[in-house]
Formats: sequence, C-alpha cells, structure tokens
Amino acid sequence: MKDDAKSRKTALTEHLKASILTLRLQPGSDLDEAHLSDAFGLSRTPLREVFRQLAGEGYLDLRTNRSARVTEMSYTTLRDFFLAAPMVYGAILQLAAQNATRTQIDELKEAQQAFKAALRSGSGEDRALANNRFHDVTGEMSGNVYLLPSFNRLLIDHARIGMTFYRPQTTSISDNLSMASQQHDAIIAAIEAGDEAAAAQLAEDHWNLSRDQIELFVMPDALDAPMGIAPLSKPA
Amino acid sequence: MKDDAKSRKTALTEHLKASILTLRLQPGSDLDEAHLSDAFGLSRTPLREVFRQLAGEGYLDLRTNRSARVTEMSYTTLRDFFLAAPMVYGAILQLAAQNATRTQIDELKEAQQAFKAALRSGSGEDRALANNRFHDVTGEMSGNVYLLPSFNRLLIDHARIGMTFYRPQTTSISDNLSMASQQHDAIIAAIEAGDEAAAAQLAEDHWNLSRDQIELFVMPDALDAPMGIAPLSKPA
DNA sequence: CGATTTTTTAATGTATACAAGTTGTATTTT
DNA sequence: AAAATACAACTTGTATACATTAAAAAATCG
Repeated sequence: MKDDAKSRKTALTEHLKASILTLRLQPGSDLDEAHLSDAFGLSRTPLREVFRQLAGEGYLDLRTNRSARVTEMSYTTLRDFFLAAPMVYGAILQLAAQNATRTQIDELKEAQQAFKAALRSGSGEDRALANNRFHDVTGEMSGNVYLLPSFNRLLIDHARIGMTFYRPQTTSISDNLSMASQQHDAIIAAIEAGDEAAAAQLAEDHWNLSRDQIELFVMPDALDAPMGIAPLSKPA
Repeated sequence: MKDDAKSRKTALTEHLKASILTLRLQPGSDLDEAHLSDAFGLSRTPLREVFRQLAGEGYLDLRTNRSARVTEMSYTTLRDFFLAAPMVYGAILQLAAQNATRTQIDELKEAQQAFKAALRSGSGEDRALANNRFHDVTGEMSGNVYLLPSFNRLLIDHARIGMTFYRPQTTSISDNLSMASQQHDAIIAAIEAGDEAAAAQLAEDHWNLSRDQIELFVMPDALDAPMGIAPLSKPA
C-alpha cells in the first residue's frame, strides 16, 4: 500500500466522510486543522483543499476566519428531506433501470451482500455505511449529472438520520431493517430487468418505510392514541 | 470599494462564474493558474481554493496534475437536462410559493425588471445572466438544501444552453423570449399569491418552452416535413 | 465590584519556496 | 524516415513562513 501525499489526502477524505456519515463527528462539530494535519501527515494546504471539496459536497460548512464545521441537521429539515428524497430517488432509480451496466449491477449485488452481512453481525455504523454504499451505486447507475448533486446530498443526511433513529436494537427496528433489505433485493431485480416503473415505485416505498420508522420513533405513543394528530416534536 | 484579498477572491469567483455561464469561457477550456493569479492579484493558494469550490458547484472539473477545465457539455446531456429540470424546478417553485418572504419577492421583481431591460437593450450575455439571476432567487426562496445542489447545477447549463441556442436574433426567438418574460411575471404572481399548484404548472410550462425552442433550433426543417420523425442530431 | 478597554494568545488566510509530475522537443536508434 | 528515448521547460502539488483576524485573558477605569 502506497503512502504518498495523494494517498494520505484520499485517506483523510474518506475518514472525514465516514466519520460524518456515522455521526462520530456530530453535526455542528468544529474541525481542527492543526490536529488533522498532524494526524494524517499533511500540511494545511492540501488539508484545506479537502475541506473545500467536502464543503461543496455538503459534508462541511466553511465560515471565513472560523473553523470548518460539520453541516448541521435540524429537525425542521426532516420535512424538506422527505419531500425531496422520494422524488429525486424515484428519478434516479428509473434512470438506473434504463442505464445500468453489467459491471454496475454486480457492484450493486456486492453492496447488498455487504449490507446483509452488516445486518447480521455489524455495528450500527457498519449498517449505515453499507446502506450508503448501496444507494451510492444506484446513483452511479443513473449517470445523470443534474440529479446526482442533490442525490448525494440526500445520502449524507439519510445516513445520519439512520444513525439517529435506528440506533436502539428493538424488535420493530429489526423488522424494519429486514424489510429494507428485501426492498433492496427488489430494487436490484427491477434494475436488472430494466423495469423503470417498478424501480420508481420501489423508490417511493423505500422512503415511505424510512419515514414511517422515524415517525414511530419520534412519537411512539401515537399508536395508542385514538386517531390523535401527532405533530413532529423535538425528542430529548 | 475595498480591495483586500477577500474582495479579490470573490471578484475572481464572480468573474469565473459569469464567464462560464456566458460561454466566454467555453466548455472544456483549460484555466491557467499563473495567469489568473497574476490578473487578480492573488497567490495560487487562494486561487486553487476558488477552483475547488467552483468544481464542487459544477462549474469546473479538476484533474490531478492537470489544469482545471470548464465543465464539458455534450449533446447527450440535453436529454438528462430536460428530464431533471422540470421536476426539480417544479418542486423549487412549489416551495418558493410556500416560503417566499416579502424581501425575496421584492428581489425577484427586481431581477425580472433587469431581465426585461436586458431583453430590450442588452446583449445575449446580459440576458443570460439576468435570467440566471431570476431563477437563482426562486431557488433561494425554496430554502430546501436538498434540492438546491441539483437546481444550481441545472442553472449553470440552463444559461449555457441558452447562450448556445438563443444567439441568433430571429423573430421566433424574440417571440420566445417575450413569452418567457410573461411566464416570469406569472411565476411572480403565483409566488406572491402562495399558489403552489400554479407555480408547479408554470415551472413545467417554462421548461417546455425552452425545450421547444431548442428543438426548433436543432431541427428547423422538421416543421416543413410531413409528420417526419426527427431525432436529435448534432448541429454543425 | 462590574464593565470596558487593552494585551495576549491562538486560529485562520495568504504568499512564496520547493518538490513532483507532465508535456514538448531534440537526439538517438533501428 | 519512423519510433523510441532522454532531456528540458513548464505546470501542478505540497510545505512552511508570514500576515491577519477573531477569541480569550488581563488590566484599567468608572
């Protein structure tokens, strides 16, 4: 394994991305240039270039004369998220069904194998990263440069929302994840068959499952209440 | 007017953006760090940070050990463009109708005034930039961080496509532009009234107008041909 | 004693020098 | 003469030193 400057730069990039997706670096955290530059054997110049790139992709926020911060996530953005996600992902999957190559389909199957392995024996972080990888491949398949920027931005908060709400190991969440895994399998089948309509429908189903799970977590008592209208409230 | 490093940095950013949107810097052009750094009184370090940022926003492509390039535009991307644009812009305008503030509505009206002025007496570049500004404000109004990355990416190529296909001063294009201006007025009205459905419909109409205009330009003979099926062909 | 100003400290932003890589050209070899 | 190779000029990537700005601490004044 090489250890030149370029390798260290990509290592830093991947480390930051994974840390942010898994919430090891929490939203709003400050990043210390000196510390990171020391830890990865890079001077501040290439480090700051990595910051700028990650900021462009939505991982970080840069403020002049202040330290870089992990992009915030407020509960008001949940609404924006579940409005945009099904729409963008529906289009992405539709295009994936149109354009996926044999190689990409194999990559997707590998990603799904890894996801299943993470479900059986992995940590929450493993699950989040494996799931992220699966969806990332579908994005590559679509090949639409105009949709990918938003799609990749969505995937960042998808992972972070997952880490927030799928953490406790309850039965309902376990059921939910196995359902998600089944949907992944169906997505693969639809893409392999080139069935655009099915792919688009599966996208909607997949995000509805996520949304339902989160609503269940945010307002668990709503189930017992007699048809009560339960607005989104900020959890502890 | 200040002339500190920060000002020169934003000046460079704006210069590059405008140059790329108006095709003064053509797709695929190489950028010379030394020359730009000299021209704007900046050292290469902040200049390269600007490059990284613009690459993140979709203006530039960075390749290791090679010069930065203006993002390419192939004719195969027209299809991707007109698939993504109505969808994303429909959502953006719907949200704009929901969330626009008084201040933003005033900004939008100003942008539309500037656009009309550019139609009367401005150059093609003026029109493209003024139109870009109008749509940019609608993006700000939506306030949805998940849709904005793709929307802003779309606006880049919207301006460039406009510069490509709206250049010759024919009657049909003149008619088309005044129609676009009328649609802008209707968009403002829908947003001001908070009419989401109307806003979404106008988004679709607006992009259909663009698409029709381009098809007219790409295959002008199709009109005379008796029901001929005219596939997109590469113009000279 | 509290508020405000000054001083100190530490971080970010920029410039420059140097290292590594790429491209074009000329020379050599077949 | 064509291809391959070696060299030179130039471009990009990185490190470090310096400048600038913000935050923190200390000192002064009301």
